[in-house]
Amino acid sequence: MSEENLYTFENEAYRKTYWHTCSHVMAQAVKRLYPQVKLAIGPSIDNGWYYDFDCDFSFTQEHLDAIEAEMKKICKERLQLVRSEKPREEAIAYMDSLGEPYKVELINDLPEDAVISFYTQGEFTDLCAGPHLDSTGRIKANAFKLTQCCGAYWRGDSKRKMLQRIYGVAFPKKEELDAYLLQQEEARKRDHNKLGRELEFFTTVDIIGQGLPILLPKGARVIQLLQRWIEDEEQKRGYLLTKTPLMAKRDLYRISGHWDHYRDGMFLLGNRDDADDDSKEMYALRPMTCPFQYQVFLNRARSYRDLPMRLGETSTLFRNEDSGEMHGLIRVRQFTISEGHLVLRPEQLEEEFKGCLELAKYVLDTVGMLENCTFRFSQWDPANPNNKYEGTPEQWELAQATMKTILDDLNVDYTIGIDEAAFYGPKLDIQYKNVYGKEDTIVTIQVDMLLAEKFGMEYTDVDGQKKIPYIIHRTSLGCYERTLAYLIERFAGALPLWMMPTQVRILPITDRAHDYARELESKLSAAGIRVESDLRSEKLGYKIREAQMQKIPYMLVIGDRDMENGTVSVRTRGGVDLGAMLPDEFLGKCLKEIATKDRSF
RNA sequence: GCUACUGUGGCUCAGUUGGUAGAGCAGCUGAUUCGUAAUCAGCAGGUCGCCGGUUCGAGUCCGGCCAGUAGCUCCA
Repeated sequence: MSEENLYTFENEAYRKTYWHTCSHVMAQAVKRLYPQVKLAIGPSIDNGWYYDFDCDFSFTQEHLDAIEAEMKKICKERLQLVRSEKPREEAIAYMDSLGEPYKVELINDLPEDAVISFYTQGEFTDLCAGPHLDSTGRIKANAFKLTQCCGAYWRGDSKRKMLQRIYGVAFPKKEELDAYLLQQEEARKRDHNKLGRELEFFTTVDIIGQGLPILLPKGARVIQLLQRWIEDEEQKRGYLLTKTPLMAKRDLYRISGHWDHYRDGMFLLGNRDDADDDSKEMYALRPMTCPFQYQVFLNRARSYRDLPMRLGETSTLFRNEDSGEMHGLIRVRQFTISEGHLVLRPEQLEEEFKGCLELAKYVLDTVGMLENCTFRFSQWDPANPNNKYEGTPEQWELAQATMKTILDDLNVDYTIGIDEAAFYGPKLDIQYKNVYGKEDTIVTIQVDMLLAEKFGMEYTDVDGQKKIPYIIHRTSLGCYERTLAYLIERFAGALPLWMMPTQVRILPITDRAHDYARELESKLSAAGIRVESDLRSEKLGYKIREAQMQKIPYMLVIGDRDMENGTVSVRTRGGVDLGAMLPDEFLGKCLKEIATKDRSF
């Protein structure tokens, strides 16, 4: 970072400092307007800042407008920010005298040797480690905006009080703020939840229920294409396809641990009150495939010669997510994943893990999503208060150490996620961000040294000894619904040719061209192209516009001229006129593009 | 699950202080036979998310439920 860039937004530290000072200005404005409001915390975040308040009313747009106006005043007052320190007792007494119970709690929770610092600007003082800008005058008064307010739990604990959080964002120049807001607006247009419905990939209806999307013909076709491709690709890589039941008796989940660790997340079939009464039969829809697929391994005695056993399944799962969690196709209650379990000898772990990672990367790269993926090494938290994890600390240390070695050997650039592991083992999660920057897992590869033993899985090794295998749980494309959602956002609905439900639309200009259109349609269709004709008596401009809105990759315009010459006039959804081509020439171009899974659009 | 907001024909929206619904686009039927962003005319389509309450009368007020959106929490 050069000297002249130190105090610009290119410098993350400066940017965060700027936003953090904004949060103090906002808190000051709130206290001026509504003195009874209690302050919680107000950090900078990736794109702006927030501050949490405890108040007996709800913030409305009018409140936000008033707060913004007051903030502008504070900026213009050019108040100096002055740092000070106080001993613990004094600091507590001070915040107590200001009537700030949340600040008192924060101070009490600071480590014994912590320096307790405050920042004062005008009449306003806040507990804060800093750093800050030197003056509120540094904040450009017309280049910030309070973007939204919503509820947020005190200290992120759902058992504690819900406070009100106000989010804001600021830039050094008004033009930059406007550009940012415009960019957010553009992102909203790509939102799969809107675009996916407009383009008729999916819909939802009240009467079916929350988190249970209906895949319309177009969405179902895309998923079918992806699924066939994945199943074929896995077969090439030595996977054995299975098809196991969608439900099982509770006893199965007892062995796997799901009954204890995940019962609230399962749909039980039967009276929930009888869930712990073994004299009553109880089934549950499956929230995962693991124990079902293990039965394939358990079908007969196994030897080291059977390993690695790579089992794959296009598996539909049911998870009873909390009602507030559902989101379009990204968080749903029923979904289908490219599930798989690899049963291994311990010495095969690294090689097979590598194979899983290569497959996942290949698949994500092919659909055009890899460049936006990040990798997370999801580890357990020995201090998790909810007794979430199975197994001993020794087993966890071994699994995580082994996995770390593998990841480092494979040069995976990962972040560490504490308390993100599965209850039976650590994971490598491949994360993807939606248009709003919210992250979800798209692919996961998990190392499991626990469940095989629970299920009595064993193999006879070279030395004749019975041994317990390791298991890798993995997906190759993850959840098909979620992938479809991300593809819609990634390509703004204009999916690559090979996965487009309709690849070509023929647009005859006059009725005289209808026969020619039908002829072309059968020809292309016979070659495997998904083609349709628009035989309505509409103006060409209208038909083209409609096809472009539907993101149809190619439009074949045909009129008298083309019929005479035996050509088609090719247009792309991007508005490019490729001119007249012979039908075979066009077909060849299409087939080539499909074969290479060309995604240069 | 929590907080806030939202819910009128397929879509986007109107609907004054409560008096039993309107438009554009899409759709359908004709006409038009057209070369790149919207040809003309006509028709049809809604028990205003659902249930209950207040009222002589509710899309409009109140309550409950359902669904959606943002964020929080959760995501084996």
